[in-house]
Amino acid sequence: MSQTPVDVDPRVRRSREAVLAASVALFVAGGPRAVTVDAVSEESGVAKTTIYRHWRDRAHLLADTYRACLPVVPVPDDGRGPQEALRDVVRCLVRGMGQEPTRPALPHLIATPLDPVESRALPADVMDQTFAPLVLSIQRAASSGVIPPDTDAMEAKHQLVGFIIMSAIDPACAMDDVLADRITDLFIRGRQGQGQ
Amino acid sequence: MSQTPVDVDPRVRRSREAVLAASVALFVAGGPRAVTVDAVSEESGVAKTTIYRHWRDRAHLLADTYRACLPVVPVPDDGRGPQEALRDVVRCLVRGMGQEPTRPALPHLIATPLDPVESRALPADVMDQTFAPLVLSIQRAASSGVIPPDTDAMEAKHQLVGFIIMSAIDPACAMDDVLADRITDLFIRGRQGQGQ
DNA sequence: GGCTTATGCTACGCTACCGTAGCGTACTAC
DNA sequence: GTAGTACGCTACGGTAGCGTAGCATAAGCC
Repeated sequence: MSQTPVDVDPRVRRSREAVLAASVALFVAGGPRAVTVDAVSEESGVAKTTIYRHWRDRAHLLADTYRACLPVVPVPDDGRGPQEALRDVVRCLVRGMGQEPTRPALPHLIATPLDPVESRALPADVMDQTFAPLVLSIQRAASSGVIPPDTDAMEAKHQLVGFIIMSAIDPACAMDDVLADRITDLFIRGRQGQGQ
Repeated sequence: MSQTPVDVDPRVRRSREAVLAASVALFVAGGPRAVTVDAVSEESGVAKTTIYRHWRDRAHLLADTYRACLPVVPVPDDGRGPQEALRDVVRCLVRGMGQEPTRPALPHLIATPLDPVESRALPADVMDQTFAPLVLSIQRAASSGVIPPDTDAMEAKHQLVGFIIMSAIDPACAMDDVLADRITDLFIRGRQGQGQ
Protein backbone atom coordinates (compact mmCIF):
# COMPACT_ATOMS: atom_id res chain seq x y z
CA MET A 1 0.00 0.00 0.00
CA SER A 2 2.91 2.33 0.61
CA GLN A 3 4.31 1.70 -2.86
CA THR A 4 2.21 2.84 -5.81
CA PRO A 5 2.66 0.67 -8.92
CA VAL A 6 3.89 2.45 -12.01
CA ASP A 7 1.35 1.05 -14.47
CA VAL A 8 -1.76 2.59 -13.00
CA ASP A 9 -3.96 5.43 -14.14
CA PRO A 10 -1.74 8.52 -13.91
CA ARG A 11 -4.55 10.33 -12.14
CA VAL A 12 -4.43 7.77 -9.36
CA ARG A 13 -0.69 7.98 -9.19
CA ARG A 14 -0.73 11.76 -9.00
CA SER A 15 -3.37 11.80 -6.30
CA ARG A 16 -1.65 9.21 -4.15
CA GLU A 17 1.71 10.92 -4.37
CA ALA A 18 0.31 14.37 -3.66
CA VAL A 19 -1.60 13.09 -0.65
CA LEU A 20 1.36 11.21 0.78
CA ALA A 21 3.70 14.15 0.28
CA ALA A 22 1.32 16.48 2.07
CA SER A 23 0.73 13.95 4.79
CA VAL A 24 4.45 13.53 5.41
CA ALA A 25 4.91 17.29 5.53
CA LEU A 26 2.18 17.61 8.12
CA PHE A 27 3.53 14.71 10.17
CA VAL A 28 6.98 16.26 10.18
CA ALA A 29 5.65 19.64 11.21
CA GLY A 30 3.22 18.57 13.87
CA GLY A 31 3.27 14.84 14.51
CA PRO A 32 0.46 12.36 14.02
CA ARG A 33 -2.06 14.75 15.47
CA ALA A 34 -1.48 17.18 12.61
CA VAL A 35 -2.26 14.52 10.02
CA THR A 36 -5.99 15.16 9.77
CA VAL A 37 -7.78 14.21 6.60
CA ASP A 38 -9.07 17.74 6.17
CA ALA A 39 -5.58 19.22 6.55
CA VAL A 40 -4.07 16.69 4.15
CA SER A 41 -6.80 17.48 1.65
CA GLU A 42 -6.19 21.20 1.82
CA GLU A 43 -2.39 20.86 1.82
CA SER A 44 -2.34 18.47 -1.12
CA GLY A 45 -5.13 19.99 -3.17
CA VAL A 46 -6.72 16.57 -3.39
CA ALA A 47 -10.39 16.34 -2.42
CA LYS A 48 -11.19 14.64 0.86
CA THR A 49 -13.50 12.19 -0.86
CA THR A 50 -10.66 11.16 -3.15
CA ILE A 51 -8.42 10.47 -0.16
CA TYR A 52 -11.06 8.12 1.19
CA ARG A 53 -11.17 6.38 -2.16
CA HIS A 54 -7.50 5.39 -1.69
CA TRP A 55 -7.24 4.87 2.06
CA ARG A 56 -9.88 3.10 4.10
CA ASP A 57 -9.59 5.56 6.97
CA ARG A 58 -7.22 8.01 8.61
CA ALA A 59 -5.32 5.26 10.45
CA HIS A 60 -4.27 3.60 7.19
CA LEU A 61 -3.16 6.92 5.76
CA LEU A 62 -1.11 7.60 8.88
CA ALA A 63 0.50 4.16 8.69
CA ASP A 64 1.71 4.86 5.16
CA THR A 65 2.86 8.30 6.22
CA TYR A 66 4.84 6.81 9.08
CA ARG A 67 6.58 4.32 6.79
CA ALA A 68 7.38 7.07 4.32
CA CYS A 69 9.29 8.92 7.05
CA LEU A 70 11.62 6.03 7.86
CA PRO A 71 14.98 5.79 6.07
CA VAL A 72 15.90 2.63 4.18
CA VAL A 73 19.16 1.10 5.30
CA PRO A 74 20.63 -1.57 3.01
CA VAL A 75 21.87 -4.85 4.46
CA PRO A 76 25.67 -4.60 4.78
CA ASP A 77 27.85 -6.07 2.11
CA ASP A 78 29.44 -9.21 3.53
CA GLY A 79 32.53 -9.01 1.39
CA ARG A 80 34.21 -6.01 3.01
CA GLY A 81 34.89 -7.43 6.43
CA PRO A 82 32.85 -7.01 9.61
CA GLN A 83 34.41 -3.76 10.81
CA GLU A 84 33.91 -1.98 7.49
CA ALA A 85 30.40 -3.39 7.23
CA LEU A 86 29.51 -1.97 10.64
CA ARG A 87 31.03 1.35 9.67
CA ASP A 88 28.97 1.42 6.47
CA VAL A 89 25.72 0.67 8.23
CA VAL A 90 26.31 3.38 10.83
CA ARG A 91 27.11 5.81 8.02
CA CYS A 92 23.87 4.96 6.21
CA LEU A 93 21.92 5.25 9.42
CA VAL A 94 23.44 8.61 10.32
CA ARG A 95 22.83 9.97 6.85
CA GLY A 96 19.30 8.60 6.78
CA MET A 97 18.45 10.01 10.17
CA GLY A 98 19.93 13.34 9.21
CA GLN A 99 17.85 13.70 6.07
CA GLU A 100 14.40 15.04 5.44
CA PRO A 101 11.86 13.91 6.28
CA THR A 102 13.28 11.57 8.90
CA ARG A 103 15.22 14.04 11.02
CA PRO A 104 12.46 16.48 11.92
CA ALA A 105 10.01 13.58 12.25
CA LEU A 106 12.21 11.58 14.61
CA PRO A 107 10.59 12.47 17.93
CA HIS A 108 7.20 11.72 16.44
CA LEU A 109 8.49 8.47 14.94
CA ILE A 110 9.52 7.40 18.41
CA ALA A 111 6.33 8.44 20.15
CA THR A 112 3.68 7.41 17.62
CA PRO A 113 3.93 3.62 18.08
CA LEU A 114 3.22 4.13 21.77
CA ASP A 115 0.14 6.22 21.24
CA PRO A 116 -2.79 3.89 21.86
CA VAL A 117 -4.89 5.70 19.27
CA GLU A 118 -2.37 6.45 16.54
CA SER A 119 -0.73 3.03 16.60
CA ARG A 120 -3.96 1.19 15.64
CA ALA A 121 -3.02 0.40 12.07
CA LEU A 122 0.73 0.44 12.74
CA PRO A 123 2.64 -2.87 12.84
CA ALA A 124 4.50 -3.17 16.12
CA ASP A 125 7.92 -3.62 14.56
CA VAL A 126 7.99 -1.05 11.77
CA MET A 127 10.74 0.89 13.53
CA ASP A 128 12.75 -2.27 14.30
CA GLN A 129 13.05 -3.06 10.61
CA THR A 130 15.04 0.10 10.14
CA PHE A 131 17.65 -1.09 12.62
CA ALA A 132 17.71 -4.74 11.55
CA PRO A 133 20.80 -4.27 9.34
CA LEU A 134 22.61 -2.65 12.26
CA VAL A 135 21.85 -5.55 14.59
CA LEU A 136 23.10 -7.93 11.91
CA SER A 137 26.35 -5.99 11.61
CA ILE A 138 26.81 -5.99 15.37
CA GLN A 139 26.37 -9.75 15.49
CA ARG A 140 28.89 -10.25 12.69
CA ALA A 141 31.36 -7.95 14.41
CA ALA A 142 30.94 -9.98 17.59
CA SER A 143 31.29 -13.39 16.01
CA SER A 144 34.39 -12.28 14.11
CA GLY A 145 36.11 -10.81 17.15
CA VAL A 146 36.04 -7.11 16.25
CA ILE A 147 34.18 -6.72 19.53
CA PRO A 148 33.93 -9.35 22.29
CA PRO A 149 32.02 -12.49 21.17
CA ASP A 150 29.77 -12.32 24.25
CA THR A 151 28.52 -8.85 23.31
CA ASP A 152 24.85 -8.28 24.04
CA ALA A 153 23.55 -7.27 20.62
CA MET A 154 20.51 -5.45 22.01
CA GLU A 155 22.61 -3.45 24.44
CA ALA A 156 25.03 -2.55 21.68
CA LYS A 157 22.12 -1.54 19.49
CA HIS A 158 20.81 0.78 22.21
CA GLN A 159 24.26 2.27 22.52
CA LEU A 160 24.65 3.02 18.83
CA VAL A 161 21.05 3.92 18.00
CA GLY A 162 20.78 6.13 21.06
CA PHE A 163 23.88 8.06 20.10
CA ILE A 164 22.64 8.50 16.54
CA ILE A 165 19.11 9.52 17.46
CA MET A 166 20.16 12.01 20.13
CA SER A 167 22.54 13.58 17.64
CA ALA A 168 19.81 13.81 15.02
CA ILE A 169 17.42 15.42 17.48
CA ASP A 170 19.96 18.15 18.21
CA PRO A 171 19.52 20.60 15.34
CA ALA A 172 23.07 21.87 15.83
CA CYS A 173 24.55 18.48 15.01
CA ALA A 174 25.96 17.71 11.56
CA MET A 175 24.83 14.25 10.47
CA ASP A 176 27.73 13.33 8.22
CA ASP A 177 30.27 10.55 7.78
CA VAL A 178 32.66 12.24 10.20
CA LEU A 179 30.14 11.86 12.98
CA ALA A 180 29.25 8.34 11.85
CA ASP A 181 32.86 7.22 11.99
CA ARG A 182 33.37 8.82 15.39
CA ILE A 183 30.35 6.96 16.69
CA THR A 184 31.65 3.68 15.32
CA ASP A 185 35.16 4.25 16.66
CA LEU A 186 34.03 5.24 20.15
CA PHE A 187 31.80 2.18 20.16
CA ILE A 188 34.45 -0.31 19.08
CA ARG A 189 37.19 1.17 21.26
CA GLY A 190 35.00 1.07 24.34
CA ARG A 191 34.20 -2.57 23.71
CA GLN A 192 37.67 -3.69 22.70
CA GLY A 193 39.60 -2.74 25.80
CA GLN A 194 36.98 -4.41 27.88
CA GLY A 195 38.34 -6.37 30.85
CA GLN A 196 35.40 -8.78 30.99
CA MET B 1 2.90 26.34 39.70
CA SER B 2 4.08 22.76 39.66
CA GLN B 3 4.75 22.79 43.40
CA THR B 4 1.75 23.31 45.66
CA PRO B 5 2.61 25.14 48.92
CA VAL B 6 1.84 23.24 52.10
CA ASP B 7 0.06 26.04 53.94
CA VAL B 8 -2.95 26.38 51.69
CA ASP B 9 -6.54 25.33 52.08
CA PRO B 10 -6.44 21.52 52.23
CA ARG B 11 -9.27 21.41 49.75
CA VAL B 12 -7.11 23.21 47.21
CA ARG B 13 -4.21 20.95 47.96
CA ARG B 14 -6.29 17.83 47.53
CA SER B 15 -7.79 19.00 44.27
CA ARG B 16 -4.47 20.02 42.77
CA GLU B 17 -2.79 16.77 43.70
CA ALA B 18 -5.65 14.60 42.48
CA VAL B 19 -5.76 16.45 39.17
CA LEU B 20 -2.02 16.26 38.61
CA ALA B 21 -1.90 12.56 39.49
CA ALA B 22 -4.68 11.79 37.04
CA SER B 23 -3.10 14.00 34.43
CA VAL B 24 0.25 12.24 34.75
CA ALA B 25 -1.43 8.85 34.51
CA LEU B 26 -3.19 9.87 31.32
CA PHE B 27 -0.01 11.37 29.84
CA VAL B 28 1.88 8.17 30.56
CA ALA B 29 -0.81 6.01 29.04
CA GLY B 30 -1.54 8.02 25.94
CA GLY B 31 0.72 11.03 25.57
CA PRO B 32 -0.27 14.69 25.53
CA ARG B 33 -3.27 13.97 23.37
CA ALA B 34 -4.82 11.86 26.11
CA VAL B 35 -4.58 14.72 28.60
CA THR B 36 -7.97 16.26 27.89
CA VAL B 37 -9.64 18.32 30.57
CA ASP B 38 -12.72 16.14 30.46
CA ALA B 39 -10.67 12.95 30.87
CA VAL B 40 -8.62 14.42 33.72
CA SER B 41 -11.82 15.49 35.42
CA GLU B 42 -13.35 12.05 35.20
CA GLU B 43 -10.14 10.23 36.13
CA SER B 44 -9.46 12.45 39.14
CA GLY B 45 -13.01 12.90 40.36
CA VAL B 46 -12.43 16.66 40.37
CA ALA B 47 -15.01 18.78 38.56
CA LYS B 48 -13.93 20.34 35.28
CA THR B 49 -14.82 23.80 36.54
CA THR B 50 -12.51 23.28 39.52
CA ILE B 51 -9.65 22.35 37.22
CA TYR B 52 -10.13 25.64 35.37
CA ARG B 53 -10.03 27.46 38.71
CA HIS B 54 -6.45 26.21 39.21
CA TRP B 55 -5.09 26.15 35.67
CA ARG B 56 -5.76 28.90 33.17
CA ASP B 57 -6.21 26.43 30.32
CA ARG B 58 -5.29 22.95 29.17
CA ALA B 59 -1.82 24.04 28.03
CA HIS B 60 -0.83 25.13 31.51
CA LEU B 61 -2.10 21.89 32.98
CA LEU B 62 -0.11 19.94 30.41
CA ALA B 63 3.04 21.91 31.21
CA ASP B 64 2.79 20.96 34.87
CA THR B 65 2.05 17.39 33.90
CA TYR B 66 5.14 17.31 31.72
CA ARG B 67 7.36 18.60 34.51
CA ALA B 68 5.90 16.07 36.92
CA CYS B 69 7.03 13.26 34.61
CA LEU B 70 10.69 14.31 34.57
CA PRO B 71 13.10 12.83 37.14
CA VAL B 72 15.12 15.09 39.41
CA VAL B 73 18.86 14.50 39.21
CA PRO B 74 20.96 16.09 41.96
CA VAL B 75 24.09 18.05 41.08
CA PRO B 76 27.08 15.73 41.61
CA ASP B 77 29.05 15.95 44.82
CA ASP B 78 32.34 17.60 44.04
CA GLY B 79 34.24 15.90 46.84
CA ARG B 80 34.35 12.37 45.44
CA GLY B 81 36.44 12.95 42.36
CA PRO B 82 35.32 13.49 38.77
CA GLN B 83 35.07 9.86 37.74
CA GLU B 84 32.94 8.86 40.72
CA ALA B 85 30.82 11.97 40.27
CA LEU B 86 30.10 11.02 36.66
CA ARG B 87 29.29 7.49 37.71
CA ASP B 88 26.85 8.80 40.34
CA VAL B 89 25.05 11.08 37.93
CA VAL B 90 24.65 8.31 35.37
CA ARG B 91 23.32 6.03 38.10
CA CYS B 92 20.77 8.63 39.16
CA LEU B 93 19.77 9.23 35.57
CA VAL B 94 19.36 5.52 34.82
CA ARG B 95 17.32 4.97 37.95
CA GLY B 96 15.21 8.05 37.31
CA MET B 97 14.54 7.10 33.71
CA GLY B 98 13.69 3.57 34.75
CA GLN B 99 11.08 4.65 37.27
CA GLU B 100 7.41 5.49 36.99
CA PRO B 101 6.19 7.75 35.65
CA THR B 102 9.24 8.71 33.60
CA ARG B 103 9.93 5.43 31.85
CA PRO B 104 6.58 4.85 30.17
CA ALA B 105 6.28 8.59 29.48
CA LEU B 106 9.70 8.85 27.81
CA PRO B 107 8.67 8.72 24.15
CA HIS B 108 6.01 11.33 24.85
CA LEU B 109 8.50 13.45 26.79
CA ILE B 110 10.73 13.49 23.74
CA ALA B 111 8.00 14.24 21.23
CA THR B 112 5.87 16.77 23.12
CA PRO B 113 8.26 19.75 22.94
CA LEU B 114 8.26 19.42 19.17
CA ASP B 115 4.51 19.40 18.83
CA PRO B 116 3.59 22.91 17.68
CA VAL B 117 0.31 22.75 19.58
CA GLU B 118 1.34 20.99 22.77
CA SER B 119 4.54 22.95 23.26
CA ARG B 120 2.73 26.30 23.54
CA ALA B 121 3.03 26.66 27.29
CA LEU B 122 6.17 24.53 27.55
CA PRO B 123 9.51 26.26 28.20
CA ALA B 124 12.00 25.20 25.56
CA ASP B 125 14.61 23.95 28.01
CA VAL B 126 12.60 21.92 30.51
CA MET B 127 14.16 18.71 29.27
CA ASP B 128 17.65 20.21 29.25
CA GLN B 129 17.46 20.96 32.95
CA THR B 130 17.21 17.25 33.63
CA PHE B 131 20.54 16.65 31.92
CA ALA B 132 22.34 19.73 33.23
CA PRO B 133 24.05 17.81 36.07
CA LEU B 134 25.30 15.26 33.53
CA VAL B 135 26.80 17.93 31.32
CA LEU B 136 28.49 19.42 34.37
CA SER B 137 30.00 16.06 35.28
CA ILE B 138 31.22 15.53 31.73
CA GLN B 139 32.94 18.90 31.77
CA ARG B 140 34.61 18.15 35.10
CA ALA B 141 35.74 14.77 33.85
CA ALA B 142 37.22 16.46 30.80
CA SER B 143 39.02 19.23 32.66
CA SER B 144 40.47 16.74 35.14
CA GLY B 145 41.73 14.38 32.46
CA VAL B 146 39.47 11.38 33.07
CA ILE B 147 38.49 11.83 29.44
CA PRO B 148 40.39 13.98 26.89
CA PRO B 149 40.32 17.71 27.73
CA ASP B 150 39.10 18.60 24.25
CA THR B 151 35.98 16.44 24.61
CA ASP B 152 32.87 17.92 23.02
CA ALA B 153 30.49 18.03 25.98
CA MET B 154 27.38 18.06 23.80
CA GLU B 155 28.54 15.08 21.79
CA ALA B 156 29.37 13.20 24.96
CA LYS B 157 25.96 14.09 26.33
CA HIS B 158 24.28 12.68 23.22
CA GLN B 159 26.32 9.53 23.63
CA LEU B 160 25.36 8.94 27.24
CA VAL B 161 21.79 10.22 27.16
CA GLY B 162 21.07 8.29 23.97
CA PHE B 163 22.28 5.05 25.49
CA ILE B 164 20.22 5.63 28.63
CA ILE B 165 17.03 6.64 26.84
CA MET B 166 17.14 3.80 24.33
CA SER B 167 17.63 1.36 27.18
CA ALA B 168 14.69 2.83 29.06
CA ILE B 169 12.45 2.63 26.01
CA ASP B 170 13.19 -1.08 25.70
CA PRO B 171 10.82 -2.70 28.20
CA ALA B 172 13.09 -5.72 28.46
CA CYS B 173 15.95 -3.65 29.84
CA ALA B 174 16.70 -3.53 33.57
CA MET B 175 17.45 0.05 34.60
CA ASP B 176 19.77 -0.60 37.53
CA ASP B 177 23.24 0.36 38.75
CA VAL B 178 24.79 -2.53 36.83
CA LEU B 179 23.60 -1.01 33.57
CA ALA B 180 24.54 2.48 34.70
CA ASP B 181 28.11 1.45 35.49
CA ARG B 182 28.44 -0.41 32.19
CA ILE B 183 27.31 2.70 30.36
CA THR B 184 29.83 4.82 32.23
CA ASP B 185 32.66 2.33 31.71
CA LEU B 186 32.02 1.88 27.98
CA PHE B 187 31.88 5.66 27.65
CA ILE B 188 35.13 6.37 29.50
CA ARG B 189 37.05 3.48 27.92
CA GLY B 190 36.04 4.55 24.42
CA ARG B 191 37.22 8.08 25.09
CA GLN B 192 40.43 7.19 26.93
CA GLY B 193 42.14 5.11 24.28
CA GLN B 194 41.39 7.82 21.78
CA GLY B 195 44.19 8.56 19.34
CA GLN B 196 43.26 12.27 18.89
C1' DG C 1 -22.23 28.41 65.14
C1' DG C 2 -21.49 31.54 61.43
C1' DC C 3 -18.84 33.49 57.69
C1' DT C 4 -15.86 32.57 53.85
C1' DT C 5 -14.50 30.03 50.11
C1' DA C 6 -13.63 25.97 47.41
C1' DT C 7 -16.09 22.70 45.06
C1' DG C 8 -19.77 20.14 42.30
C1' DC C 9 -23.25 20.10 38.88
C1' DT C 10 -25.77 21.11 34.64
C1' DA C 11 -26.05 23.25 30.66
C1' DC C 12 -24.30 25.73 27.32
C1' DG C 13 -21.87 27.65 22.52
C1' DC C 14 -18.10 26.89 19.68
C1' DT C 15 -14.73 24.48 16.93
C1' DA C 16 -12.33 20.65 14.73
C1' DC C 17 -12.44 16.39 12.89
C1' DC C 18 -14.27 11.87 10.95
C1' DG C 19 -16.45 9.46 7.36
C1' DT C 20 -20.39 9.36 3.78
C1' DA C 21 -23.73 10.58 -0.05
C1' DG C 22 -24.92 12.43 -4.41
C1' DC C 23 -23.97 14.59 -8.52
C1' DG C 24 -21.54 16.89 -12.16
C1' DT C 25 -17.00 17.33 -14.53
C1' DA C 26 -12.64 16.18 -16.54
C1' DC C 27 -9.32 13.07 -17.70
C1' DT C 28 -7.60 8.53 -19.74
C1' DA C 29 -7.52 4.63 -22.64
C1' DC C 30 -8.95 2.43 -26.75
C1' DG D 1 -14.92 10.15 -30.70
C1' DT D 2 -16.68 7.44 -27.00
C1' DA D 3 -17.04 4.74 -22.88
C1' DG D 4 -15.25 4.20 -18.44
C1' DT D 5 -13.48 6.05 -14.43
C1' DA D 6 -11.19 9.10 -11.34
C1' DC D 7 -11.90 13.34 -9.46
C1' DG D 8 -13.94 17.75 -7.24
C1' DC D 9 -17.53 19.92 -4.80
C1' DT D 10 -21.13 20.62 -1.36
C1' DA D 11 -23.53 19.18 2.23
C1' DC D 12 -24.33 16.36 5.66
C1' DG D 13 -24.69 13.74 10.75
C1' DG D 14 -22.08 12.48 14.54
C1' DT D 15 -18.51 12.88 18.11
C1' DA D 16 -15.03 14.91 21.11
C1' DG D 17 -12.94 18.50 23.12
C1' DC D 18 -12.42 23.53 24.99
C1' DG D 19 -13.72 26.98 28.03
C1' DT D 20 -17.71 29.56 30.54
C1' DA D 21 -21.95 30.75 33.34
C1' DG D 22 -24.96 30.29 37.16
C1' DC D 23 -26.33 28.32 41.19
C1' DA D 24 -26.44 25.00 45.04
C1' DT D 25 -23.62 22.46 48.37
C1' DA D 26 -20.03 21.31 51.49
C1' DA D 27 -15.81 21.98 53.67
C1' DG D 28 -12.62 24.74 56.34
C1' DC D 29 -11.46 28.65 59.55
C1' DC D 30 -12.24 31.64 63.57
